[in-house]
Amino acid sequence: MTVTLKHVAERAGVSRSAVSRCFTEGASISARTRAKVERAAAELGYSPNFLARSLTTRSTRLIGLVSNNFRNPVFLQIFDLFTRGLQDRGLRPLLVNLSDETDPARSVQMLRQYSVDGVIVASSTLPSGFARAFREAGVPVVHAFGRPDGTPDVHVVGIDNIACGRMAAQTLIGRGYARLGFLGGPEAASTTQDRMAGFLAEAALHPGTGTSIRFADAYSFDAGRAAMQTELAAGSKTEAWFCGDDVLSLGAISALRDAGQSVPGDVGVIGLNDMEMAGWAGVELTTIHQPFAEIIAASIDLIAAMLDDPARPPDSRSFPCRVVDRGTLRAPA
Amino acid sequence: MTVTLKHVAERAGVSRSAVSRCFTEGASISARTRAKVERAAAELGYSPNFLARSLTTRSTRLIGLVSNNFRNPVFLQIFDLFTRGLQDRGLRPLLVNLSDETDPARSVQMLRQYSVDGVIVASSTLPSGFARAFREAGVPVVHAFGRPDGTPDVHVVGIDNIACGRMAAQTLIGRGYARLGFLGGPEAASTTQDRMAGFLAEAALHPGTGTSIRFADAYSFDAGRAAMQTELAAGSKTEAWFCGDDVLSLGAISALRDAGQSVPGDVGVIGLNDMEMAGWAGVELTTIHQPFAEIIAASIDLIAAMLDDPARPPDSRSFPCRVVDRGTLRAPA
DNA sequence: ATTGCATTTGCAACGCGTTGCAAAAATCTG
DNA sequence: CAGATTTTTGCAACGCGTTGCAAATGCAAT
Repeated sequence: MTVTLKHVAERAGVSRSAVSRCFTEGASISARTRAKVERAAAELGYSPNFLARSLTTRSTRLIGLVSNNFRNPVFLQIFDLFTRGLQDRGLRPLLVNLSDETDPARSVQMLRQYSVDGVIVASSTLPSGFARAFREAGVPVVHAFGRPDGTPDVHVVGIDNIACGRMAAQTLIGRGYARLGFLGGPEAASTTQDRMAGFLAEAALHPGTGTSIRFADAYSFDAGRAAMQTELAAGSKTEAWFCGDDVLSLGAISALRDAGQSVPGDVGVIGLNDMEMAGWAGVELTTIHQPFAEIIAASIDLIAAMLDDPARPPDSRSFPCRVVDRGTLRAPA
Repeated sequence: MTVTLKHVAERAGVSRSAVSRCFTEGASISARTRAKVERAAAELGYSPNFLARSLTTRSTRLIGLVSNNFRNPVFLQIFDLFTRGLQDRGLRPLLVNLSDETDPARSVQMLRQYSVDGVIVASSTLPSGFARAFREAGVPVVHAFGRPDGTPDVHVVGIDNIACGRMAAQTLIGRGYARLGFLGGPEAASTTQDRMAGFLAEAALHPGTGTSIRFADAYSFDAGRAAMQTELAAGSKTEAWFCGDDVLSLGAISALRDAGQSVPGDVGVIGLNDMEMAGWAGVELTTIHQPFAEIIAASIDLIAAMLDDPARPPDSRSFPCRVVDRGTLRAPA
């Protein structure tokens, strides 16, 4: 049997309100009744029902954590950071796997039924319509790993993908590579487009630099490998690749090495993300570090701020990235 | 403003009960009022509040998904399968990260406050006291990746770790290795103990077979690498290792190769789990496949069954594993 | 029409807490 | 000690749905 307020009240010989007030921050209650109540509650093993409470307080402290990326190992780090960060603030993540969902309305409905206080969309590949749909439904939302923008219609936290593209191109050119390639993730994703745009724009500033483009159809090892294999079959002349994700880089490198090319001897590769594995001995991938911890902390800060002020105008935060030099590009000239 | 039952009732010109019945499976309602209600609900964008409903139905369809393993990439696959499987049954995972929690009572309290209908503990390293604590609190629980047992006190789904240990030893001996090693995960975990016990028992049946033991302090690449490095520094003579987890295998292999040993030329390695990465080109780890999909499907089946019959006596299910031969053991003689 | 039965409907109470308000108790003034 | 304040308390209503029950309705058969 579940033990309720009423039971505690009876046992402590006080009213239900007294018990309630004992468990709500900053309510007016005398030390004596508090003691009586706490004693009775302890004896009965009572703890308040958050869901019943939420009916009147209109706050569940439930946060929808929505993602469609359950294949890329970085997302395990991401979930780790999100769950810890939310828990530290007394928030609870309700995890939603949108891997094969295409209709924003359904996820909105689903999360509204559970009265989540807010939603964090954690994905760089979900169309921005998902985050917008939550906002339109009046649910506070922040899009983590989205596309920062001067006039966002939802809170966005992420990186400047155009700048990353430029940074990658600069790095490769700085190492003396002339024929550059971009191996992007799914072509439709805005992040892919931005990275490519920055990459190409920077390359265009340097005369004598050639570029080629490939897209992988997912952020996965196999997709990266397959894309590089078709590139090689087409007689690639590219000297160094910027891959839109570390896991694509690893797939690409495996294809290159299988084809007898040495990395970085014959072909250079720079990734993006700096997933844990990129630093593993034997992997040692040169990559652009995406500051996950900061992005996630900022996302949680924002969602927490919106709990207090749901009308807060949408904000866009962008964190700087940096190159982490390991072993997949040749040394600077 | 949230739109409630009452608003729909007024708009449709019926009682609140009628609206309620319209949204509850199998309630008695005429086609005409149903139409009226559905129309009004659609116009107002109403959807029932699950949490309010749960007060009387005593069912939230919320399932606590509890784990302490957010470093090992297999767990991303595991979360993917769990979230999909639960969603397919209309259940919602409330994710709890127990990485630095040592007190079962706190997680029980936490999940009871949210009135979860059940809890899935997904971990091979959490002490069994966690799962038991839920059961004692009257919360249906299944321990996935736990230690199957003839007389379990909670539902357990997993593999026969002793049999896996034997299988590993048999495989190594079958390949002609004589000096075997076991590189386990955290020593205190029951899974580590069982794998070791099976491994040693099988080895003991084969005269002329020597064994040595090492433990890594976590299921991580670095821990596996570090353990192998100390082993090598101590002048290892072991010809083939059974590692208690693929990610340990990868760490161990990197240490071996750094030390100038070839795998499988000089030293053989067999892992356990068959994580996605084990099959990546260039990784090609020989390993014992743990049937994740089946284990997770069974765990979800069990938790779903307990929703209907919370008193269901604890059951223990064990799934068979098999060796997946890739490139880290020498060919059979 | 009347009777008899099966459906459908609304009322009212309930699930578990919270909270505005007024009464009661405790504390402070002079 | 009376009177004025402040603090604490309980009552009752509320949040959003559900459900047992009795009244109302629909329908078929007489």
